[in-house]
Amino acid sequence: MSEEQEVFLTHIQKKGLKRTAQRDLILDVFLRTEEHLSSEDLYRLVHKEDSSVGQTTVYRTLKLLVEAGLAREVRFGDGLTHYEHNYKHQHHDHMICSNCGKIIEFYSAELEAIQDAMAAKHKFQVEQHLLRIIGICADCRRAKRDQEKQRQTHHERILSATAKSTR
Amino acid sequence: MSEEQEVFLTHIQKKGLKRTAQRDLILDVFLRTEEHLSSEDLYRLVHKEDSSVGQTTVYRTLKLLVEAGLAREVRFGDGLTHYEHNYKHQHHDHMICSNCGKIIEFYSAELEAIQDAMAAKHKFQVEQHLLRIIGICADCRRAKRDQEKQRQTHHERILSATAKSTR
DNA sequence: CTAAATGCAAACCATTTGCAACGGA
DNA sequence: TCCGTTGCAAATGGTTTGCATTTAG
Repeated sequence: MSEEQEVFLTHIQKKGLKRTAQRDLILDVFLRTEEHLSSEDLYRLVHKEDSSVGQTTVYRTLKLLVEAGLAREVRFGDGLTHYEHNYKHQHHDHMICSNCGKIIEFYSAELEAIQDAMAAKHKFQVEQHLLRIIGICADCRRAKRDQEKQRQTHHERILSATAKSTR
Repeated sequence: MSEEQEVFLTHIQKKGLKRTAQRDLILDVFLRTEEHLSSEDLYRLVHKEDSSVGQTTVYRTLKLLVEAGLAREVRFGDGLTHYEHNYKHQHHDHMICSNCGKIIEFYSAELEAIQDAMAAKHKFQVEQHLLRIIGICADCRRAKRDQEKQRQTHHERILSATAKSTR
């Protein structure tokens, strides 16, 4: 049994809940992906392996995973809630390409330090922070430079990028 | 006419749209508040002054204000979209108190510089960025500390009373 | 006169909830 | 057995859309 599975089991027992085949499967599929999946993404993957599992159970289990510290909610502003691994994973931030939807993870100790300093200045006790940089990734910039074609509006770009990445 | 109203009018004319009493009123009410209002908040305020204005128009007008560069969308993770002034307002970030909901705006040039440096490192062209720090504000921390202190002195009193009586 | 704007109601869509059947401990 | 769990359908709640009517230019 993996460390994560043990963490989950411990959490479940501590809360007086029950271990079920569905929860095991959902955790298993979640652990096998390294993406920022939405509940729907995960549901589709799980459903492929066991078509009897319902969406509701995926929603409910994701909440449990967050509680257990195994998953972290991330919102990219596309209206969906995404989840990423959170167990023994260092905190990191995201750059999101508004053209292709690609997500780049990055970490900067300086950035963290300054955030903490700003918080301290306001006597604010940090629980969590979220930094999201939206723009155009290197690939899309190159592509654009290559063919300066008819351009969509900013809004349409975000919409189509979102549709591509999450649908 | 305020600068903002001129910006709005110019934007509207550039897009071949029409100036209406509703749009004027919505912009006016928006400019008179300094909060991070949700569409619903703004709707209620507008509705108070002219009950014939519908929610839909507020939603649609807020989008126009964003397009015109007068407003900026901010999502705090409560499921609502909030809007803040964006015209000649310096970019800033937010600390959100998870206890009382208070929002503290702050700005750090260093923070901006490091973000830009991180983006450059990934050859990422920044369009916008969003930083949200969630935690407990100074007031709520003090309130909690006071409570704690009271509980402690209460505890001490019991201890000393017990000590006396058992000596 | 004509295209845009409005307000209402209905539609959307991700997420949540009520509930009867099911299943771990 | 006793509760927690599940999946379905229905509800929710913020936001969007269809449409008939009104209105700015």
